[in-house]
Amino acid sequence: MELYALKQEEVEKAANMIKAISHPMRLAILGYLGEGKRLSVTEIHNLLHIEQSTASHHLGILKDKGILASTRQGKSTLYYLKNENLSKLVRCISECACE
Amino acid sequence: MELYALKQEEVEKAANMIKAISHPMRLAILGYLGEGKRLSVTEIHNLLHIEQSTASHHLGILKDKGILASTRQGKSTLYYLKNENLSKLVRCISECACE
DNA sequence: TTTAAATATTGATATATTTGCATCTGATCG
DNA sequence: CGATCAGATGCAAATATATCAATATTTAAA
Repeated sequence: MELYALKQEEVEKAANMIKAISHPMRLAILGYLGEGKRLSVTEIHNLLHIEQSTASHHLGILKDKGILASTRQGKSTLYYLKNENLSKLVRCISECACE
Repeated sequence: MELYALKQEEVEKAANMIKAISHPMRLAILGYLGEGKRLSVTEIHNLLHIEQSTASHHLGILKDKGILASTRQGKSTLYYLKNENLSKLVRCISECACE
């Protein structure tokens, strides 16, 4: 599919998705969620050394934009990649950025 | 390369690159620059119906973040994709976003 | 060298994003 | 039920981004 053939609406959806992941903290979150891993808000909050509310906020954005999904597990809410293609995308981005 | 192995600095660089392209206008610009195409500021400004200064601004961001390069051609400055990986990346994104 | 065209930059304003703190909600477990 | 734990939300301050209009800079051509 040629990108220039995308409709405006599709371009905006794509822009929204990558905007969602174009933040160091959120990209770092995705880095922890490869290969079917599932992490709670508290785990992210501890891993990244950020406030619980900040972690929740970023996870919420990622979920809202369709990047992550979540499920209840006991007292925790586990977040995970909604689409494993995203692993591919994140890998692709890191290769581009770090070559 | 596993993303979670990225250092903070690398995460930020990756985030900066995708932040640069995560804007509808800039994504649209990239849509016009596939396959070795080269366009001037004025052409972008006309294609997207935005102010010349706005076009220049967005092109500058894309260049600054390493997405585009530019070359002088007569009176014009032509912009083009710096790295063909980016075509791959953009394709990858549009696949993820539009499936 | 003067002029005009094409870009780039600056300044101002409007808008959006990020973050932490405090608080609220809701689910679980005793 | 009632206490507690995990997460979500509201708010406010700080920061960042986007946009246009005006101006400056650079290049090409006359």
